Parts: sequence; structure tokens; C-alpha cells
Amino acid sequence: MRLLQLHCDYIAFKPKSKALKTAAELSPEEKKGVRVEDVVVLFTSFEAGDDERVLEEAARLVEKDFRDVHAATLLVYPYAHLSSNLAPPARAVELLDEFTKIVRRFAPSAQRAPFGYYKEFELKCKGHPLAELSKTVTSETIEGKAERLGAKQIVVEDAVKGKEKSCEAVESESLKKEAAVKSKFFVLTPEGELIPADSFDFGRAGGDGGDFAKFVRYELQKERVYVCEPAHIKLMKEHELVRYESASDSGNFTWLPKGRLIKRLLEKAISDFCVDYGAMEVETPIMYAFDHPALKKYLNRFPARQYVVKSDDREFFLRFAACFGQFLINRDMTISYKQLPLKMYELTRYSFRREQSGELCGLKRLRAFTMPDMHTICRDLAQAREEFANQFDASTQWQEFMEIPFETVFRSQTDFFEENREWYVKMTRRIGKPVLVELFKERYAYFITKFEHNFVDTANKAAGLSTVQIDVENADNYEISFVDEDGSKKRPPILHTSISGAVERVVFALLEREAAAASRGGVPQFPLWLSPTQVRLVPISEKQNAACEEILAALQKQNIRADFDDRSESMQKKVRDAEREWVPLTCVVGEKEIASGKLAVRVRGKPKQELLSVQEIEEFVRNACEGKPFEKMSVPAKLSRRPKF
RNA sequence: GCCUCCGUAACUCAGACUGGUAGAGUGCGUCCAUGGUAAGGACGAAGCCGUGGGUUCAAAUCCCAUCGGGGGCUCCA
Repeated sequence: MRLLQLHCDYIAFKPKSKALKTAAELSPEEKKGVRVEDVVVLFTSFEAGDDERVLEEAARLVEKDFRDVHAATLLVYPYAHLSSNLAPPARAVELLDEFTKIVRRFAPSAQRAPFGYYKEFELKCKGHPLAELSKTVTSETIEGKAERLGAKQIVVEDAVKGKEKSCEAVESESLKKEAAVKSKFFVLTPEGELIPADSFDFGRAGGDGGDFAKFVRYELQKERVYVCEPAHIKLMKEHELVRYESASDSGNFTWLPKGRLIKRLLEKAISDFCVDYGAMEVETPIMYAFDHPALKKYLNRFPARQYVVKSDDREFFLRFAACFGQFLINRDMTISYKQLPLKMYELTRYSFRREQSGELCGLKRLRAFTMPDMHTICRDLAQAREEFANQFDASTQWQEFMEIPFETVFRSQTDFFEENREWYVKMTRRIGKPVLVELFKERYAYFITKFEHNFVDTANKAAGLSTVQIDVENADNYEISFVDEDGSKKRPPILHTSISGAVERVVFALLEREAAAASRGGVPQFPLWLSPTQVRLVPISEKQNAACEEILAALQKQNIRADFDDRSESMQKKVRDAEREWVPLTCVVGEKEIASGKLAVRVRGKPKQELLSVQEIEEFVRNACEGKPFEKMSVPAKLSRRPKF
């Protein structure tokens, strides 16, 4: 039995003439035709060998979708063209009537269209992911599956129909496959034990297992309770960093000056990190033609949805990573084995993924995001493994540099994991705590293994930051090759790497980390090198304004982001506002301070004021920002000149 | 995409159940005050009550649709 299932705004049909001599005569009412609104239309072919069980199973599958899409009614529409192995017409009518009866159990208003007639019809399909489904149910599939899986679980072909025209977003094969592939979870300890995740004792080191336990629970999807809005959303608005822009598409954000500054600093830090690591920086186009042969295959193997852009008659998709541009460069390069591993880096501002609207969440998941994306061409799997381990280490260093706590997962094909178990254990030892391992029987995407460092937020939900994957498909797709020692051309394995993860996600993690600190009674703050204001000058009265201007100029000359609260407000209020803005160093300037040359400095997080000279303040900032990038502040240094956003 | 909650001044929110001239705090403006480490005082301006329909003599309020945001599901290289 074959079904083409369409969730439609409406379908209207009208019988025209008999297609089968044996077709039953129609009543005048039936001849007029029918129009049905908000309906799941089941174009149905009954095949030789279909029986009651097939009908029941098909109905069960349809019932689930029918309930999921909340359609008003159902229409069974006999449609012979779905199969080349049709049941005899008389039998088909029996099956049709029986099937209609069965579906009426959950859709009492279900109708059936006449059998054996040519019918004209017009319909409008809704076009959401569940709106277009095809199903094949046969007695063999039922028996076959029942045998393999035991019990009642029956799997049938149930594929989301790809859109027909290339201009429509491609529903990736990988997306479908990923849904179908079953995986198993384990915990790998630094000692090398591999324990099924559900029997691992998270409290063995005492306590509740902390973030790792939360992370594993999150991954295994056992514990998903109601949680409130993630803390970073409120913070990003309060601090005038980032905001929603309803004039754009969901998941495309506006970065205000202070947020832009933080983001720019992070972008510089991670780009420098990658260049220091040995990657060549490039910049590539953000859109690519759908019909390009190398891209077509890759699109299908990449689990993401795309934005589509039209230009004249051509259709382009917006990139969801830097792979496209970099691989197309690699294809045209002449590469010797002597140059491997060869690294290329791009800060993608932006990468685009048309995530489902319900998946978007503040800075954690966006449709347009900035990803530092690095690719490494390796000589062979051995070199890929070595480089993977190096990049695992580099990613870990980066997270340590950012002081962002993380939990790690390795995802791998089962056989690859078993062959390389010691290699995984060694990396686990590097981070010195248990990691999660997810094993797949078959590969659903282009990589054989990957790791992620995940951040666990205040709502106990995980978000991937660093990740490295070993890609064994795309050298072929893109025809990337290098010349080996013996002069032959070879296809390299390629590493896909994001050392930091999306920059927006780094901001998310920083804000969440501080929100968590605050909820534990700590003082939330930005690292000094990321603070929009590093030093704030607060005069006691207008009499100290001139002195403050001088100090301000001196600090700015030393590449310190200083500002000056020259508003006509009380000193107490200025101190309060500085605290609310998380200003790291707030310097009160009065007559005493001018006379002594030592400012009364509130150091954020410290209970007592300190008396520091301007030079000492400069040193303090310089020391704390050692090895970190610097960028200028783009809002006016005088607070009276600074607008509210 | 589905389910659900929410959308009122620049911001944070009350008002809605029970329809009848739009409320507070913050911010902003003017004036007074010139201060010693988390909010000095007075006055003032500021609203297509997300958008579009409907019901009603009358809609921020009730109904429908739609857009945007949060959460749940699905999803997350």
C-alpha cells in the first residue's frame, strides 16, 4: 500500500468520467464534487498482497501525523499512479472501504473520493515539514521489521518529501537520516573505562555530578522539564549589548555599540588564535548556486536548512559555514604532501541556518551567526587523528583562556571508536574528567568522528562551543587532492573546526556564566579585557570636572577604555549606575584625591575601596589585559553625551 | 513547523476575568540642589494598548486571523 499524504488548506475535486467500466454509479450529489477545508489528503494506491494488517498499520501511521498537524478532517483519495503493482480493482474497492472505516475511528468526518473515475482536483498544500509525506506499507515490511526489532515497533519508509524545484530549500538527506539513525551513549573516564551512560554513577566523586550529569541528562533527553527564559536574554538587553529586530527575520540580531565592542574583541581574539595556530585567513562569498555540482551533494549531507536568495534567474543559498568557499579554493590549489596539514580559516560574518522558529533562543541559537571556521587538509587518517588531537588541545586551551566551563562529548561511528579507543582515552585524560561518548552504527553525515565542548546553561541545557570533525567525503565531492610523495594525486581527509564555536554563543556562555555566579551570591562581571568601560571617573562635584578630563585623556592614551560620568547627578547615583553597569574600576575624584594624586577606586567584586594613582590604575589594567586584544570604545566617553538605547 | 504563554510610554510592568476619557516606577526635558561611595527634590513632555478583521451604542479589554518574543515538542554539523 502506498500513501502520499498532504496537509492542505483545501482540496476540491469533481468526478469527470469513468476510468473503469466496473466503477460504481455515482449519485447526483457525488457528481457535483466536493470541497474540503483544512484536510489531510491521502492519495492512496492499494497493491497486490495488501491485507487488514497493512491497513491497520498504515492507519496507525496516518493517525499520528493527523493528530500532530491538527487538521480538521481526512480525505482518502484513491490514486492508482503511486504503484506499478496494483491490487485488482474489486479488491482495491474493498480495501478502500475498509481503510476509510478504520481512519474514521480517529477522524470521524473522514471522506473518500469515488473509485474508478477520472477526477479533476485542485488543492493547496500547506508546505510545513509534516505537510508532505509518503508512506509505503506492505506485509513484508511489517514482518521484516517485527522480526528485527521484536515487539510491536514497526518502521516503514516514511520520508519527508523533498521539494521538487531546486529553488526550494533542500531538505537534506542527512536531516532525514539523522532522525532515523539510532545511537548509544556511554561515559568514558580518564582511566579508560567505558560505561553505559544510564548506569554511570555521576555522584561517584561526591555531589550530584554537576554540569556533566546535567549535560548527559540533556543529551539523553530524559529530563526536559519546564524552564524559564535563559538568563542571558535579560542581561543582553539590560547592558545594551544585543537586541531583537522584528523588522528582520527571526534570529537576526542587532548589536548595539557595547555589544559590538565585546563581539569585535572576541572576533579578534579567536581570529588571532587561529592564525597563531597556523591557519591562513581568507574571506569567501556568503551565497552559492544551488546547481553547482560539488555543492549539491554536500548540501544533501549537511544537516541544516538554508536561506534562499534570487538573482535574475539563478537561485543561491546562503552559506551555513565556510566550507563551501574554502573547499572551492582548495580544489584549485596545488598542494604537496610536504605542506600538510594545511589549515585555512575564516571568520564567517555571517553564517546562516534557517533553524525552525521554535528552536531559536536568544544568543544561543540564531539564524545568522558569526562562526570562526577552520579547515585542515590532512595527508591520511593517521595525520587527521594527530591533528584532531592537537585541535582538541587547542580548543581546550581556548576554553581555559575564556574561563568558560565545558562538558565534552565524542560522537563516533562504532567501529572507528573501537579501533581508536586509546586515542580517545588520551584526549579524555587531557581534560581530566569523564566525557560522554555517542556511538553510531552507521554514518549519517560526512564525518566519522567529532567532539564538542558543550556549555551547560542556567536552565541545564547544553550548547556546543568548540567542535572538530573528521570529514571523509568532501575531498571527493569537491575534487580536492594533494600530490603525495610518490607523485600520485590523493584525496585528503579534512578536519572541520571551530575552536571557539559561534561568537554569539561565546557571549551567551559568558553572560550565562555570570548569571549563574550572581545567583550563587557572587558579583557578576565581564572580564576586564571585554568590559566596554574599564575605568569610570566619578567627580564628587562639577569642581573636579577639569581634573577628570585630564585623567581621562591620560588613561585613553594608554589604550584603556575610560569614561567620565559628567552628568548632573549625585555622586551616590553615579556610583550606583557604575555598579549596575558592571564597571570594573570606578574612581571617585574629589578634592582630597586631586591633592594626594591617589584616586578612591572601587574594584568590582572587592569589598573595600583602594587608593591608587593613575599610573597604578594603568598598570592594573595592563596586567589584567596582558595577551588580550584591545579595541576602542565607540560611545562618547562623557556620559552626559551618551544616549540610551 | 506544532503546542503553549506573552505583546500597553524609550525601558520594566499594572489595567483585561466583569467593555465606558490610559496607569506606575525608571529613563528623558526644565528648574532647584553641588554632594564623600548603590537612587537629592519639584514640575513637565511622552501611548495607532503589536497589526488586520469581527461583535457592540461603545473594544487595550470579548472573538477570529496575523506578526514578533519566551517556554515545551521536534531539532541542534
